[in-house]
Amino acid sequence: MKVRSISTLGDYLREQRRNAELSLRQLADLAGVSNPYLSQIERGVRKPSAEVLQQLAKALRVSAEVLYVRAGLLDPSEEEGQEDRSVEMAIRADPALSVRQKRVLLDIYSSFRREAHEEEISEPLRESTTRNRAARRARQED
Amino acid sequence: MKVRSISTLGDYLREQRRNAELSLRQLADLAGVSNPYLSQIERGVRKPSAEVLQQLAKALRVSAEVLYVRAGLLDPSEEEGQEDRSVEMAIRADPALSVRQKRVLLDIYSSFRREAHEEEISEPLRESTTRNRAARRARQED
DNA sequence: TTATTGTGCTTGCAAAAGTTAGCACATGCA
DNA sequence: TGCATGTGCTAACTTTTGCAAGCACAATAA
Repeated sequence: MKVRSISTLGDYLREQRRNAELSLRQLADLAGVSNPYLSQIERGVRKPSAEVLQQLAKALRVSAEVLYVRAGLLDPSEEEGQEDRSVEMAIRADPALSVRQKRVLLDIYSSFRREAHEEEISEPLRESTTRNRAARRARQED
Repeated sequence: MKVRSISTLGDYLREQRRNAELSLRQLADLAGVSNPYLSQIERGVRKPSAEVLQQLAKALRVSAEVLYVRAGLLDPSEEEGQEDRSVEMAIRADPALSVRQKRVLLDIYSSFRREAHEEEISEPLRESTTRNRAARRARQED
């Protein structure tokens, strides 16, 4: 199987395992694979099957897709972009929404994104203004 | 590897191959796998790796995800449901949105979905009421 | 009729995935 | 200090995937 980079999948798995504060043996047991095999995977010596990736994902409580992408089994454009632009893209792609509804939702979403960014800079006044503007626009769509 | 049903993936592959009017040898050559192995896969004797599935998907000009689902490597709800619930899920997953913002967006989205559904039944009066309610709620979040 | 080509499949084998037994080292406790 | 336990890894082995060689049968042409 094609691994994106020898170090990508294995490093990610090791990182997630450490984040979860699990030893190699503990994760292997949870995932139902042998601990030497998990060690080999983490070090890039072996390329695990998708089923093993599923088991590891479940044990680490991450999405299997994340591991598939890192293992080269799914295209990143189908997975990575989801987090950045997934709300925008999802709204645009939703067949149940009219063009108008999409525009309203996208505007509100954009305001919220801007607002969340400005909350980091701590400007509560701007926040209130932005939200009023978004709500007014929603009403004007009637 | 876990195959959803012995007959599901293999039957699907054989069906797609016949739709494409390819012999077993032709598809195997296109996909870059041996023809006996393809025969075994179609009959459910062997369970192919995800990489082989990628190759077959490309040769058959279908999405690899479709084959992954049939092979039990992806959940159908994550692939088929994507279109239905992707806006909801995307909003929930977006780290840039606060809990409150998420709730607002989800409420508006739900209203729009209901509204679009009711547009199909042709009730313009209900449409206007629903939109006003959604906008009012957006304001109340200040 | 025979010879050729096409089709799907069988069987033995090679390569890769995955496991078992055990090693070297670290840590904790009496 | 010695012993027990935990940790990650090595190497031999087992199982599974995928291939190569070839078989049986069907279709076609001379």
